[in-house]
Amino acid sequence: MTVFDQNLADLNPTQLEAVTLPHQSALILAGAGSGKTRVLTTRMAWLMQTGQASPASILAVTFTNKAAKEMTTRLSSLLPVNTRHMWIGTFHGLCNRFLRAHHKDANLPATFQILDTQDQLSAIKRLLKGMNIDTERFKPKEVQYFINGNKEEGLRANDVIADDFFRRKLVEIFSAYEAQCQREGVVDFPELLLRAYEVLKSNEALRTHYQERFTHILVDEFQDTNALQYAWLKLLSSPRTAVMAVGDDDQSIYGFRGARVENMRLFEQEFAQGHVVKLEQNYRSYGHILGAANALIRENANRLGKELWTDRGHGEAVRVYEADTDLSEARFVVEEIMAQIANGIARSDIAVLYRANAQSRVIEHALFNAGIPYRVYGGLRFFERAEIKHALAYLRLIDNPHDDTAFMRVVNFPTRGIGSRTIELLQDYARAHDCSLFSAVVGMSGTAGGKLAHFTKMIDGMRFDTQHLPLPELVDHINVHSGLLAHYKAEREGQDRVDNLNELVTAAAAFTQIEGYESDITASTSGADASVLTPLAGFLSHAALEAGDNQAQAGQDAVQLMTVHAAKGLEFHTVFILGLEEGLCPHENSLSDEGGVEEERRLMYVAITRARNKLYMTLARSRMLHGQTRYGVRSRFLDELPEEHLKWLTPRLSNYNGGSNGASYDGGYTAWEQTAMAREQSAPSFGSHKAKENTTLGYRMGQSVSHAKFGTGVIVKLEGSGEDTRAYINFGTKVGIKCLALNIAKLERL
DNA sequence: ATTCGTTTTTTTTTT
DNA sequence: AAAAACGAAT
Repeated sequence: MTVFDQNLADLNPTQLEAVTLPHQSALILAGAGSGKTRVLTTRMAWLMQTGQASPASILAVTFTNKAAKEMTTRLSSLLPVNTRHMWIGTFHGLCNRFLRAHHKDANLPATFQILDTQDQLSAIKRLLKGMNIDTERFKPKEVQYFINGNKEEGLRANDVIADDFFRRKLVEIFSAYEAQCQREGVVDFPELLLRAYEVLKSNEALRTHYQERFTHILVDEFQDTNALQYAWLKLLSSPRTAVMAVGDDDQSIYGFRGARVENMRLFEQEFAQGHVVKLEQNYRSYGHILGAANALIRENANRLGKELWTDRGHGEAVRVYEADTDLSEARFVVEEIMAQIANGIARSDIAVLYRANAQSRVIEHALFNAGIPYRVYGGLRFFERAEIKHALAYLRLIDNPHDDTAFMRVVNFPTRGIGSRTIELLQDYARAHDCSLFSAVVGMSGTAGGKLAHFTKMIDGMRFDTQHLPLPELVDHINVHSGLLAHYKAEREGQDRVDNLNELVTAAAAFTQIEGYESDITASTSGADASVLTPLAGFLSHAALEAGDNQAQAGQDAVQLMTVHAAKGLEFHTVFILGLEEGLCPHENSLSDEGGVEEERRLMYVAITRARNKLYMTLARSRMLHGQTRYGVRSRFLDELPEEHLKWLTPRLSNYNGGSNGASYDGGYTAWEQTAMAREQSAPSFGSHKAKENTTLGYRMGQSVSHAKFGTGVIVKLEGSGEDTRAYINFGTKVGIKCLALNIAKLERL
């Protein structure tokens, strides 16, 4: 019996049904932990094993590089197939591949560069300056949001309806931005998809070629697709294509970047036509964990309907811990982690999850002091570091001198006497002649012109000197000859940056090893203009699209720290979810979005369902946030979890809605838990204080106040006394009730 | 032109 | 708290 046969035999009946569906489109509603990836990979293996499909006729698309890698690995473990020639990747990665192969049809230079979010923002800032636009009225971030939002709906500037002055101006900026990108030969993230979509739409020969080639399309995490991705899939499939979409509406957490859960219903009608398979058996979590997750997600309206079950037994109740401060929250987590490690749980099987990247600092500090190895995902990633972006900018200029974003980044870094006035003149000349900054240099005179010419000569010289060098040596050459290495070596705190620059050479070498799809582009697209992608161009798009897992030492057994978003698709023996406070979870910025709270609830659902055996949820009554102490109220999501699944390690204090305050002690605490509880209880807990009259800094119940950010509200409850007085203030339906420290919060009495 | 010090703003999540 | 933007001095 082969590995594949064994795998097939181990599937449950519903999974088997999904894997062996006949040649038709279908929607697989796959709950958390129901074996979604397994179904997907086994389906691909099954198609090939039974001769229904060849590796080249399968297109498998995911959202994250991690998921794509996972799929590839698992597929190769099932079947001896060369996955390098298969189209498995992210939407962005595959579109990049497509555009590289058909850059002429897409009206792009062979060496087009990809702008990441940062690059795009600086390109927009530059554009707004050039157009003399008031960046107070048109904030670069908002312009970026506008442009990307429209592109994700498949709209170009002239497709957008503008009925007032403000929107007309935005459209005008959008249009100028498109022209700028085109002139510079750069594309942003949504552009990759939109451009690929447009090429397929307008070029019938190409469309037919791919429609006939891909007889099977498989889409992972379908609930995260946006309108453009949906349209792209529709274009790529003919009536004879079998499209299998796997998704879970309850795990849709990317609404902020245009994801549309409705696509699932739409897909069911337009593609699947009723062929729906529901995977509802959860193989991951114990009953209490799953029970909590199910109860929470039931609070959401508008679900496709699905209830997970497990036969793994109840397991342990979810532990809830309310700490005094974020520091004591971190201390508790670290102590429990130490206990878990002592119990023989692998460090890499323990995860600490939080809502925002900024929350990682405190916990990192505590882990570091305890000497526990950890690994942080997200945050500032390798390819996003300033020194790396500088080096990449030089590389980009070598590949494409007309990339103005790259030009601006390094024309005066390290400093070479080219200041803002010189740049301004250069930009004026470039605009007047409708050319790139690089080309505009010839039009500059005087000393400034000489300095600029020196810079462009240096770039040209580097290109000439490196034309026959292998990629890693090329990178090293640039590090040296750009002056970057020397610059950082001279800096007192520059050693880390020097190390990173050298690390970039290593990354280039590693990339050279794994890279190897160019040959496939050439082979797969007969008739099309198959250009040879240079290793450098390949490396640069790799840098933009993958941004690199920020820490290289992946091999070490370390505790995993990440945001809930980053944790999707992963599972761990033990999971800690931090910061269960209103304002953080749900995040205060989400409250004003339509459906924002429901998305936050799904986020919490994703977090809970990451845990296999043990789950902790913690909150801190006070927390350093944005440089000041903020007092939080227990998250509504905690109150939505049934008591039967929870075990409170600290007394459950009453909250503003007067919810149940009965602490549930069911005995059987571990020694760790007992010391932790004793510590929390010995600390003065403000819930036990009685507010004394006249010592509340002059505030009283029912008083109306105004806050710079939250607007006007009314005090509904006062706690503590003197300098420590805190007030619960109702700021209305949009903001809700906030707990603020009266000596810190800048309130105005009304 | 560059550097240094001060002020202001910003902080959700990601390809 | 940290980064970015701004402004004054060199």
